[in-house]
Amino acid sequence: MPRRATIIEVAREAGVSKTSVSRYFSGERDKLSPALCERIAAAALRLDYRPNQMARGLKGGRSRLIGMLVADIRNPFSVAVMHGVERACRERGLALLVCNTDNDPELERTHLGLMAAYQVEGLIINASGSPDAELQALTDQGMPLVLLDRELGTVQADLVGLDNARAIDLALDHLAEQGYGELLYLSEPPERASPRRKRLTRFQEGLAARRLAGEAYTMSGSDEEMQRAIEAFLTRSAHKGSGDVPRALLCANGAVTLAATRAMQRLGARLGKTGLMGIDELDWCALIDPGITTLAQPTEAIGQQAVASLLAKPNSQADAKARQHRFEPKLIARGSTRLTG
Amino acid sequence: MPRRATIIEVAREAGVSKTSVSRYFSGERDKLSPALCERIAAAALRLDYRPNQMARGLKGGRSRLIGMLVADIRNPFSVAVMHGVERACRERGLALLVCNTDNDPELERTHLGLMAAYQVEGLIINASGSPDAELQALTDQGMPLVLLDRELGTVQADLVGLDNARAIDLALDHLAEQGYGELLYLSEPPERASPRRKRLTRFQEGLAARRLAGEAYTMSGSDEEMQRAIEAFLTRSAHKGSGDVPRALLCANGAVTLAATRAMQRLGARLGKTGLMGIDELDWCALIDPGITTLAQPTEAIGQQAVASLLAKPNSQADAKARQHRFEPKLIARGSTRLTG
DNA sequence: TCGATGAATGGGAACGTTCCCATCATAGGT
DNA sequence: ACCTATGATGGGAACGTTCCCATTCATCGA
Repeated sequence: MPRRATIIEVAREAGVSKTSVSRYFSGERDKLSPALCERIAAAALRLDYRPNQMARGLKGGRSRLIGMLVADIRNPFSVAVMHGVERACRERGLALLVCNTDNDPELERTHLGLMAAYQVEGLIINASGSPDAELQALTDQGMPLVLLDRELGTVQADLVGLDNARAIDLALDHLAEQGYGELLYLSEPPERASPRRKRLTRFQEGLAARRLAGEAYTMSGSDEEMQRAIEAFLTRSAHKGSGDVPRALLCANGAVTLAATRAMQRLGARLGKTGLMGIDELDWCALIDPGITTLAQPTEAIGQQAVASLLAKPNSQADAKARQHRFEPKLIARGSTRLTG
Repeated sequence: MPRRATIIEVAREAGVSKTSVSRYFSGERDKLSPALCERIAAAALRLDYRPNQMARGLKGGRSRLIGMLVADIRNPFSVAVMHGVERACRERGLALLVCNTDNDPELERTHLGLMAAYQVEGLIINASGSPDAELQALTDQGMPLVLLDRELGTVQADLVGLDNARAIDLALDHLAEQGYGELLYLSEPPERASPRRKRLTRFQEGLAARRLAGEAYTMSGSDEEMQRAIEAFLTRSAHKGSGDVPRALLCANGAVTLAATRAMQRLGARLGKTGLMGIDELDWCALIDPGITTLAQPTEAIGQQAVASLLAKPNSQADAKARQHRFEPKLIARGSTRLTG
């Protein structure tokens, strides 16, 4: 079983020093004479040589590895962003080490340690818990950090994600415009994840200005529970003073949209007559009968920006302030928010 | 900015040799006296020491890294399997390096080289092209290899995936049982991916025994093209000798199911009256009106088995024959294959 | 009592790179 | 012609770990 060739063997084969070979493969070819380059290239090809990244990482700390911590890898949004991250890494010659925490803070801590052990050059984090201490320790050691989607209490790091306020505003405007007057906002428990909090409060703040009535429901438990909440919202008598105003559901993310759609079907509610709208565009939103209106996140752009932010070293210390990159959602209007009345 | 502590510093802090510290962290604690263990543990804790995986990987080749090459990371099936792989790795203290090839054979070759450069200890491959030569080179160097879902011409390696024959048989039985007599099999181009070929031929072989009429359509181009094919299938006159037999569509995988569902909606065909069934269970299959019947793959199990196979060293040379682990799909019957007529 | 056995520990070389520094031409300014 | 800058090249130490071997010391059978 042939072992992989080393830099020394290439050097011998080419009749040059290992330093020159190292230079050749570290992108310093311009420092070498064309003749040397050619001989090295030939020798490397003959021996099928590839630099050993482990050894590289050991010496200069240049592991060329980026770590990405994903809270839930089965969430299509996360995967879409990951696709962008992966692409951006590839363009820069970086490899991506992905860890999934399954929303388990304990696992998150473990994986954070793991990535550090692999000397990743940067970390993109879609947090599940609040590993503030661990992250602070890492940044203190000079590890570049970017937060994805979710902010984290005390950690001073760039953040890339959706412009949540804008998203809620767009949603409220659209729903109001379409004639819905009473809204039910559906969300997963907001305590942990900052975007959920942000969206929820913006929802509540945004009602008055648009003369909308609304309330929020946090789905803590089962689908059935949420179904009951929706039923209560839909069947109870109208708010005082208003006639029977059309009602609509606003879903905080893709998972909620899925659950809400399921509930609506079980209740036999007609989409459109009862409005339904969600943040996150999914494969099937166009397929459910009149189509479900969504706010699509520019996932690819978010992923690319995450890597860009990671690699943009702040040039001055004063410049090291945490930046935020907020992306605009795109409204995809469909039948679920059309009162065909 | 404090640098990460090294093994030498821990050794000094604990007043022992670096060898002992190394032993402590390499799971050879039983070779050390309890007193030593205790001192090392304390020192490591004080300095917040973590072994540097790069250095580890360099010395003994023990990178503790598993590489996974995914043809299309946005395919929910791939992600679900990846979830299983990731979990299995975690349980064994392995980290996972994931690369997405976006179905680009060129990129696949690049990434294969990348993973080799990181000294991964094993490779799980969901191939997009046919990197036979590269893979053969790797196996020759003793790299454990497992093929996921897709076979690869000449490469001698274990394979983990669905029992495709069984899946098609189940589908045909179900459709026949439900009263459908003429079938249209929809698939993406089969030349590249072995499961597509296998499913297609099994479909064709299986028709006669069940007295079914059937044909296959390969969607090479646009959605519209496929829509026309479906329309032609649904509207043309019945086969000679038979009356007007109920017709059904069978989709080779999740992506096809999505496209077919879209087409059916555009054609205004009622699901159930026209049968629809697909391989791969997806979030939304229960949501489309009468529900779409699917064959669910045990993705988690497949992922776990992939890692298990990878790590199971063949004990004898004769034992090194390529093994196949074929998993049973599970039928999830819904309205789309119910003739409510 | 003595060498053999074995367990606990430590010293040092290797792993494959990068990078600092030294060397050696060659050219340019005086 | 000499001294210095400049550019190409090579030698060797480091990076943090593992692993082979050596050492020490106690135990044990004869």
